[in-house]
Amino acid sequence: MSKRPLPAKRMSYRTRKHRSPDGLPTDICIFTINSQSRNTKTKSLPTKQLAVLLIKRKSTTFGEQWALPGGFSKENETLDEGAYRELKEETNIDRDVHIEQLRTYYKPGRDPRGWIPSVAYVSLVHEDLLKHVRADDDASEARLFPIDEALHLNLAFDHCDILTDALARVREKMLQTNIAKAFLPDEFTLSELLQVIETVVPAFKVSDRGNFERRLLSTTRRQGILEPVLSGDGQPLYSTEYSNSPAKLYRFTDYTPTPMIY
Amino acid sequence: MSKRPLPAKRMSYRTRKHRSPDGLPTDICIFTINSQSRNTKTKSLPTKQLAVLLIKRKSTTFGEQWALPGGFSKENETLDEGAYRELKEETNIDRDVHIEQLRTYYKPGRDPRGWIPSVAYVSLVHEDLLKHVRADDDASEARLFPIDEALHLNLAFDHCDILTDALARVREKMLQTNIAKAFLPDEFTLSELLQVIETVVPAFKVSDRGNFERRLLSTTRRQGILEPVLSGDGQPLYSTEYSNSPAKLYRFTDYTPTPMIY
DNA sequence: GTAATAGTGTCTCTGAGACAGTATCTC
DNA sequence: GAGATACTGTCTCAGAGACACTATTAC
Repeated sequence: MSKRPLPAKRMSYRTRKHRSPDGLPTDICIFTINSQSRNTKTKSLPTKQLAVLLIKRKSTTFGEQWALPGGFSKENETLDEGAYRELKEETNIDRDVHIEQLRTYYKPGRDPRGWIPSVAYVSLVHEDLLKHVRADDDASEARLFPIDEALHLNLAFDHCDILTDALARVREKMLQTNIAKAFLPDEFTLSELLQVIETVVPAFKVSDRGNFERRLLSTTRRQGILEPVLSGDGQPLYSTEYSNSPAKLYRFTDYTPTPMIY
Repeated sequence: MSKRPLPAKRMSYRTRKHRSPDGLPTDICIFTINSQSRNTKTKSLPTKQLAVLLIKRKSTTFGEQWALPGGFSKENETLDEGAYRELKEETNIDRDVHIEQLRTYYKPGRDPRGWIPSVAYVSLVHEDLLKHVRADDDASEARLFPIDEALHLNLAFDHCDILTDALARVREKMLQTNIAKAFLPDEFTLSELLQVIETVVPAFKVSDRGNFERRLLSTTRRQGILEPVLSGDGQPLYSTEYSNSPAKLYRFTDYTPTPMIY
């Protein structure tokens, strides 16, 4: 502990002669799932890939390196509003998407321009809303990278750390909450759901699709996470989008159990 | 979206004429568990209470109101270091305790002194390390409040929101991770563990103590969360601190399963 | 014996997972 | 019939929870 008494931490702001941060940007990890339809003889599920949106920096600092999208927050907006504004500016999305604060990053020197912490956000966006961002356009400003590729890029600032943490957060919440809905249409089949989970969390392996189904639907503990989509006369609705055999459609309810270790 | 082109968000810091934050304090929700031994005829478990440390502000802003401890972070330290420094200054604790970032709060006007976001932290501290903070000393600067009482105080700033979020975080992690260890000695009995969980999460109710025990020890899914404490010759150690009937001592291992809803 | 905690025994019903089988529909 | 997905049947063993019971030890 310091020898001299510290400048009292409850001293009024106006009398402080402290230096204060040079800005408080929000940086956003925008995740999406990229579907690629396979060329099969009959209808089939597309292959999916978890991807993240990066932009190419054009400034002198970290010029030409890829970085997370983001920008400085403003005094007259909340941090969430700032992040959402940046998300919109970067993607042109103009409706509600999943966005949550991850945490704030600062260590001395993380930004060569000065004392600039970063409030990191995580956003999950359905691929339909990012159609205009081409995954393979190398000349563009913004691009979707498969997550493994992104992690091996030499990202600007400490964005590699942020991305790593963000991915861990998404994987955790994918198994513990119903955020899978961010990557799914309102109504989906169990195979689609399973595929999304497996795409985001490769470690999640289900040996038997049928058992997954039973577990989700016939376990009292999980009762009510999903509900079948019914037509007007109470009959379940089916989809034949990805298979010739009609598959029941489900949707998420508002109910999410809290899973626990004890 | 604004009509005029925004000042390019990747414009170099030195050329920006933006206003920047007036400081970036860390505020810490320091939780502990307060034990009070009951006056019973034989040895018994103490009653426990979840409590949070608050300090009485003495500045002009929010003078005399209770608030979360905290203080301005500095340019040459990480946010975690700043929070830990404040924790130490406030409590005189000088060893590792559980501390984690919650999230950062800002909305216009949250601090009358200016543009001052707050990086909130959550810390869990064993009561033995807070012995010098008396829970019932009304004249003191710092005081422990039972959590329900604290939530009904008119706290300074948006500290009530922060505390609410912090409590939710602690409750969630209490069930999903082994943070209970922060409130327990290294070696503890199953009754102590159960009591800590029930104290932090009142909704967690176990009808039958014996079933709790079996679940924790004889379920393959939970195998390895706890391990019995063994003496030199491989015999389990027992405690008679809270009961005449010796109770087996356990400790947490490093293993924590990821609970999931699917 | 009493008080307070620590545990065991046993029973029932749910459920997880393995494996095999059938169904649907298009080409 | 091939191909891809969508289920259903059945068996086994683990496990959650209810309830009742015994054990330990200081007083």
